[in-house]
Amino acid sequence: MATTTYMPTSTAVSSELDGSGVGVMNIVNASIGGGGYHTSPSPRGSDGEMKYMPPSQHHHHHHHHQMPTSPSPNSHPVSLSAANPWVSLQPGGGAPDPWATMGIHNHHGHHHHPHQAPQVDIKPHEMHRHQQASHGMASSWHAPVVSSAHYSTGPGSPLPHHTAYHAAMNGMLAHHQHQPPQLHHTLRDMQNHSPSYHQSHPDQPSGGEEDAPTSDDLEAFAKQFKQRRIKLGFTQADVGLALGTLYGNVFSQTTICRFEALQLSFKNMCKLKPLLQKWLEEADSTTGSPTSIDKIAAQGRKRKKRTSIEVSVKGALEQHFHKQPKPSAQEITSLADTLQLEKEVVRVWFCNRRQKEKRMTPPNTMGGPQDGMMESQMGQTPHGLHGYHHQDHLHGSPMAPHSHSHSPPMLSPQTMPSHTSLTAH
DNA sequence: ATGCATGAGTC
DNA sequence: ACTCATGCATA
Repeated sequence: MATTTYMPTSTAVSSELDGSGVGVMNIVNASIGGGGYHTSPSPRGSDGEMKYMPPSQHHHHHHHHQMPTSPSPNSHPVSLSAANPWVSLQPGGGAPDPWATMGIHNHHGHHHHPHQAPQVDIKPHEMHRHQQASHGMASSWHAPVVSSAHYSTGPGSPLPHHTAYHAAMNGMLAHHQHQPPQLHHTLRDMQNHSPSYHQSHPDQPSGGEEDAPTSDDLEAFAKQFKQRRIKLGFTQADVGLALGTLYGNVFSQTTICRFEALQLSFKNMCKLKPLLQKWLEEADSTTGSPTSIDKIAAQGRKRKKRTSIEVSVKGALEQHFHKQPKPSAQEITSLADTLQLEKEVVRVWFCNRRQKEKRMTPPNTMGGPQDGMMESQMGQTPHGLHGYHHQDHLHGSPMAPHSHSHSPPMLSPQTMPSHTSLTAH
């Protein structure tokens, strides 16, 4: 059964800084919150009603010091405490939860603690056009909260001692982050449209290919990165935090993990590579220093709890996916009904499934467990990469531009024009 | 390491 | 409503 619950998470927040020693300025630069990035509040706010009240405010806590100076490999118990305030706030009182009201509920008790990382993100272009389609769907939980959390850089800078300072200073705290040369504004373009981002210059800067890495480059880098990271005694989470201190962009363990495993889109890999590369340089140049970790927790917003879909159901979804990767709203509805899942859950499942197909290391499209469908079409190398390099279609493949060794072209399952289908809206 | 989820930006 | 980047919560 699917289990659904919510959890509040907060977006707004107070990011308390450390102040510990370093007078780190906020890295959160202007591009985001610093300046004034305020997104228009509520898209559909015309109704003029608040969706929910933020229960919690901010507490600040300050923290830490840095860890003792000893590089302890793999030691950062940064874990969090376990208390989950959210789960308990169930409706019943008056909050109509679409989710809670479902017949299915969560069966397990869990306790985690919430802390939500500020999602700060680098935005290359400052276009602020927000036109968010107002889909007044079941989004009661996402309240119209503006997420402009600043996160404070960890005081206990990952780079111990003063290294952090200068690193930060020189690096970029001074102003907001810089982006790698080529991957500027056109990040998106390259993936979706013309692959014209090949390197146009005959001569590449010696040293590092920061412009147009090939999938092979990325693969090699990812591998090397992981190896060195481990040698140095850092965890994926450490790296994510360190990036925040260095560049102002914090990343989660998840992202670092996916980078190493090449489970991101080609474009995304390109974007992250320079950052990780820089961190790597910093890290190993820095003689022995453990990173201290600290996290800032934000609280407040509510987040729907992860719905677990039964394996048999997943199998069914997979089958449908093969038939139709982009089901119409109607199909989603009936499918949801059949599988006894919420429509939203099904919709999201398809979105996520499509994303998977686009990763550098695509999933092995498997047939459903229950159905014996065999598709022996994918001639893909198990390890992923090198499976499909070029596919210069209109949009679509995230894969690498060109790499020396080409492998058999493979067809991407979903190369259909945006929406030719009958999306009944 | 991954599954499900959120949100900004687009179409 | 979709795509993409990203992450909390989990297994």
